[in-house]
Amino acid sequence: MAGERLYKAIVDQIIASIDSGEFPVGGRLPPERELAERFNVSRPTIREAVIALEALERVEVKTGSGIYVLESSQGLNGIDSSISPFELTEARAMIEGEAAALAAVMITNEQLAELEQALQDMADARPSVYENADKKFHHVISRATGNKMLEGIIDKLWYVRDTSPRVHRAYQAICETDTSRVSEHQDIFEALKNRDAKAARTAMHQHFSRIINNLIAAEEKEQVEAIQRKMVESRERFSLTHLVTSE
Amino acid sequence: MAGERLYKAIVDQIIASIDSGEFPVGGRLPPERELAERFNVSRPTIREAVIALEALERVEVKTGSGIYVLESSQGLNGIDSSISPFELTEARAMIEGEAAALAAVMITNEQLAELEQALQDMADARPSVYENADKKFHHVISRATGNKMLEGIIDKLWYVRDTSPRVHRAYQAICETDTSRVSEHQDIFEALKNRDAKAARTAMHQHFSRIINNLIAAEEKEQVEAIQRKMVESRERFSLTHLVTSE
DNA sequence: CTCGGATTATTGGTATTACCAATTTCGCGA
DNA sequence: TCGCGAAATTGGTAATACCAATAATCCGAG
Repeated sequence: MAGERLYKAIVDQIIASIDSGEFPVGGRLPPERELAERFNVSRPTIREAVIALEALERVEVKTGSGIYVLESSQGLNGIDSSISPFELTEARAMIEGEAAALAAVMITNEQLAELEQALQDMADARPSVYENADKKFHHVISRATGNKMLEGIIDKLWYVRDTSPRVHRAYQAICETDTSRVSEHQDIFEALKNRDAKAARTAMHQHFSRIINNLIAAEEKEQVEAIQRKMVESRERFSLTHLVTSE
Repeated sequence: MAGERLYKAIVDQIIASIDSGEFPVGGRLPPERELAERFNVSRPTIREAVIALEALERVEVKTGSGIYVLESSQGLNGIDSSISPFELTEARAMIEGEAAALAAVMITNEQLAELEQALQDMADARPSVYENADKKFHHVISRATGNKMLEGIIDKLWYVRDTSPRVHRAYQAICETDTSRVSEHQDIFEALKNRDAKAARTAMHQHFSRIINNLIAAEEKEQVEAIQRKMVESRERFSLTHLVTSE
C-alpha cells in the first residue's frame, strides 16, 4: 500500500509469523540486528515495530536477552482472530440485550430523539448511511445505560465486527438481503420509549436471533455452492473429453 | 523505577498531559523535535513513545502534519480511567450473569471439577491463594460458555479490575471483610452442577449485588471518616487554646 | 571432573547525524 | 484577493556509535 509506514508492514509480517507458528508462543524472536537484515530495513525500524508489538502485548522485551512471544489471549487487543460471526453475534445478543433492558430504565428524551433520527437514517438506501445509522443506534443505547464500562464493552464488540475480516465478510454477505432491519430496530425503540425493560431485552434478542439465522442461511448457501463448484470441477477432471480429443 | 525503559516513562507523561487537558483531544502534540527537547531525550526515543501511543490508539500520526490526539474511548485499551467500581461491578453482574446461564447449559464435567478445586482454594486464608482461586473460578465459567468472544470480554473486565488503581483500591478495601465469598460461589457452583441456567444467573447476580452493597458501605464509611477528620481539624483550628497560651 | 568466578560475546537501549517524503506556510505576481 | 511556487516544517528511515544488561564461554582451583 503506497504511503503505508514501514514499521506497520513489519508488524504485520511478524504477527503472521507468530500466527503461523514460525515464532512460537513463549519462544524468542530473532535478534533485532538479524530481523533488520531479514526484512532489509534499518534496526531503528525494527525497534519501532517491536515497540508496537509490545504495546499490543504480543511480545515481551528483555534487555540483553531477547524478544519473547506472549500468548495472544492475554493481549490488550483482545481480538482472537478465530472468533466466529456466531460467537460475536451470540455475545452481542446477551450483552446488548442486558444493556437495552438497563437503558429502558435510564434513557433521556434527548437520547430517544437521537434514536428516532437514527431510525430514519436506517431506512436510507445507501449502505454507508444505514450502516452508520445502525451503529449510531446501538451506541446511543449503550450510552443510555449510564455505565461507561458497558459502553466500552459494546464499543469493543463493534470494533470486532468492523475489523475482523472474517466477521466483516459474513456480515456483509447478509447485509444486502436484510429486509427486517428497520422494523426490528423500531421494536427496540418502542420498548425503550415505553421504558419497558423486559420488552427491550426481548426485542434486542429477536434482532440478533434473526441475524444468527441469516448467518446460518448464508453459510449453508455458501457450503452448497462450494460443493456444487467441486462437483463441476470433478466433472471436468474426470470427463473423457480429453481422451477423445487426444486421439 | 530503576531499569524502566525511557520510552515508557515518556508515554506515561504524554498520557498524563492528554488526560489533564494540556494536549486536548483532536489537537496536535508538539513536534517530535520539540518533544525531544522538552523531555531532554533523543528524537528516536520520542518516536518510540509515539509508536506505542499509536499502537494504543491514543494518537494518530500524519506525515508532514503532526501527531493528533484521539478520543480515548475509541482506544484499543478500552480502559477509561474514570470508570468507577460501581460501573465495573454492574457490568460484571449483567455480563457474568448471562455467561453463567449459558455455561450452565454447556459446562463439561472436567470444568465442574476445576470449579470444585477453585472453591477449595477460595477457602484458603492467604489472599494470594483465594484471590487467584476467585479469578480462576470466574475464568472457568467464561470458558465453559464455549464462546471466545464472551471469554475475551470477561478477561477484559478482570483486567480492568486488576489494573485500574481506583477500582483495585475499592475492591481491596472490601476484601478483608468478605465473609460470604465461599458460600456465594458455592451457590453458583451448585446451579452449574445442576445445569440450572436460571439459578446460575440468579446466584451470580446475588454475588455481585452483595459486592455492590459492600462497596457502598465502604464508601459511606470513608466519607463519614473524612467528615470526622474535618471536624477534628476544625476543632483544632478554631480552639481558643493558642489564644490562651500566647498570653 | 566439577564448580565458580572472570571475561567475552550477544542482545537490547539510547543518542547523534544525515537525508528523504509529505504537508503547511509564506511570499510574490497577476 | 487569489493562486501558484518556493521555503519551512514535520514526520520517516537509515547509518553509526556507544552504553547497559544478560548469556555464554573459558580458565583456574578444589
